[in-house]
Amino acid sequence: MKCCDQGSTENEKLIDLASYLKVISDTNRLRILCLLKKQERCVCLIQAKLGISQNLVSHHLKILKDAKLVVPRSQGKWTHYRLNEEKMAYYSNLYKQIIIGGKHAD
Amino acid sequence: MKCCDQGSTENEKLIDLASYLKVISDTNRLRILCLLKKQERCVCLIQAKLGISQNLVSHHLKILKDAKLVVPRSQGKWTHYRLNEEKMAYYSNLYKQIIIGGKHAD
DNA sequence: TTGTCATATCAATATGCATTGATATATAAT
DNA sequence: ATTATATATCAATGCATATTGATATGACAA
Repeated sequence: MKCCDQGSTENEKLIDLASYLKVISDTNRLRILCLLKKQERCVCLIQAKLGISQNLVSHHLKILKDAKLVVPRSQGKWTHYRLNEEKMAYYSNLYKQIIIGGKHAD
Repeated sequence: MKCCDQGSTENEKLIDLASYLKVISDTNRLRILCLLKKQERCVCLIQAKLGISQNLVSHHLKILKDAKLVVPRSQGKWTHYRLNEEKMAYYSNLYKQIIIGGKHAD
């Protein structure tokens, strides 16, 4: 059961990791995650910090939300986003497992 | 100097991290890195393990090589690739810095 | 030197995705 | 009710890139 064997559990982990990495491999999305590290933020704050258009912020937030890396909270007109710290921790562990640790023969 | 500020050193790190993540966010390339973790491998072994076409392996190896994540060594007809462990460690640290640690205000 | 094997490169295609502009929805304020 | 504000969605565009097929290069073998 190695990550390079198709169909194995390890392989599913690798596919899972790859899609996570694809989600966070965009500078705008990395900046958003960075902004949310300390605390929940409303969309308008994120937009102001990133200096990009409103719909583009919305687009990237949707991708992060669909990947369950961030969680929205509606409050009146505003929507606040926070990190899903558990998911982030899960993927960071997966990264460690597959990229760093667990050297195996093939 | 925060990673979300354009033009800062932190921002350059973030851009650097994003391009690394883009390189490794492909399942074939992740499998290659996984295969090279334990030891140097020749292209034909990688091709056999991944079960994809020869030119496609070559394509992905070129991307990994251009990103300096792997290093080729020619030996007669064969080319062996090994991990560039220093680069990998550098990027894993960058990942840790930006994704996990260093919570800041904005 | 002719052929075979390992690897790289080139051209073409097709799909994905970031970005933009326009519009919709929903809430709050007047 | 009307207007303004915050956010989301939709359609279009253009660019990046994974994949495939064909060809080139370069080393070894016969």
